[in-house]
Amino acid sequence: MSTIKSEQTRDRVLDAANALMLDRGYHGVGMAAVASAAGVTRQTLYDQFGSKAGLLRAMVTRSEEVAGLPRLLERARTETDGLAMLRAMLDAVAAVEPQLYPISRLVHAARLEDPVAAELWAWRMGSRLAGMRGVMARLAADGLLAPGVSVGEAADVAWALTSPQQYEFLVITQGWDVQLYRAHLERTITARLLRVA
Amino acid sequence: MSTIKSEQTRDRVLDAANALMLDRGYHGVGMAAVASAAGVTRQTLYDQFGSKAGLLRAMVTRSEEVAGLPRLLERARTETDGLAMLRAMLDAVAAVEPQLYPISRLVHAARLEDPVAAELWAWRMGSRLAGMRGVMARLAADGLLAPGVSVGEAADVAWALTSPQQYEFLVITQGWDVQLYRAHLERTITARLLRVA
DNA sequence: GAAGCGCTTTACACTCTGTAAACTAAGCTA
DNA sequence: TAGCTTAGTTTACAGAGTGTAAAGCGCTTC
Repeated sequence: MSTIKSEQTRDRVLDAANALMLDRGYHGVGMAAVASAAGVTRQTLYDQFGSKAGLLRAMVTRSEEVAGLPRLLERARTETDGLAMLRAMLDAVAAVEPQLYPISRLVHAARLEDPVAAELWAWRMGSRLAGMRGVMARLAADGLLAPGVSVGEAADVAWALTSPQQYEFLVITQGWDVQLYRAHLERTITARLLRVA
Repeated sequence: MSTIKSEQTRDRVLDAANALMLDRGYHGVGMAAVASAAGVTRQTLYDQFGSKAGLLRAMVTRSEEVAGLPRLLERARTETDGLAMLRAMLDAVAAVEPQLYPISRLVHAARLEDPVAAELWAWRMGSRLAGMRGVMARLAADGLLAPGVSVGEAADVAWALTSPQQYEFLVITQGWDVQLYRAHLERTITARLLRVA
């Protein structure tokens, strides 16, 4: 039962942490810096989040809610056609990645040191893989997978292709437009995994 | 002019740091832990490497020497045929990635906090991109690029596909065999970027 | 034998995470 | 109105980590 005031504080802290860690990374920002940027004491952070890892966990869950990822994935799952499912999945990735990528990159980097980050990463990527597997199974049922390509292989390939890192390489580092990135995903998956009509 | 003894110490330190950071990541291992694992004092590390980032830089350069990456890339560059160049490049990636990946992942993670790591990462990935661009330019000259695919786009795509992260996703996380990974790279690049014969 | 080198010992300054205890101010409830 | 709970503050402490400094010790080399 959190009051209105505590939720405001929570949001201010999460915003401050997001802004600071965007520039300097997870280990590059101390709890004191976050606290002072949020206009709050360091102890308040420990009272609210328990630890720095707890703060990271709160950042992740909030960013996923804001991006609306569950809703978009649900929409993809309810498509009837395999191809439509794939396209809805790629639309979801392209729509959500710009918002999710900054924190996704934090978690990926911190996962080597922090068990909480490792767990967050494994969970997020695992559910993505499961979603992609569902799409590929449907495509296989529709007879659209290229000969010699199993559902498992197709899921692995498409999952790796739609990872935040590919987004980083093409959109962030190389400056691709998100629409071009979206088209590239469909083109690559089609050419590599699907039966040409 | 370093003596035999100092080089032995250097190697012992680098081995110890590699082993420890493989498990616990860059920020998860202190200089004291590295020193004691190498049977050496913490001060020796600062005398030899200047800082923790200096130690990381030494780890990177040694691992590249050991893997023989420059030699393999040179071999790829001296191929006459565009397709042979591409295959040599992919051979090099598949041969070298298993050794290079552990430290590559350290650098990638630490790059957000540490400017030295950021510089190492930018340099390594930049030279890979340049190499890939050379291959794609040759393929374009041979008339082998698919219609509508520019050299720049092809280089970006192939570069992102051959990144350490794709290796991590498929070989480390999903347990693919390296040979399968190698074949997947060629198949994907062929299907996505090359003109079908 | 003197100089230089590799390394050790000890010590210090600073930063960061995490814990603890006591206090204040506000709101809710009996 | 009195009392309890909640959010947040202040201050303090323990432990670990990075980086710097200075003095000393043993071995090789000229």
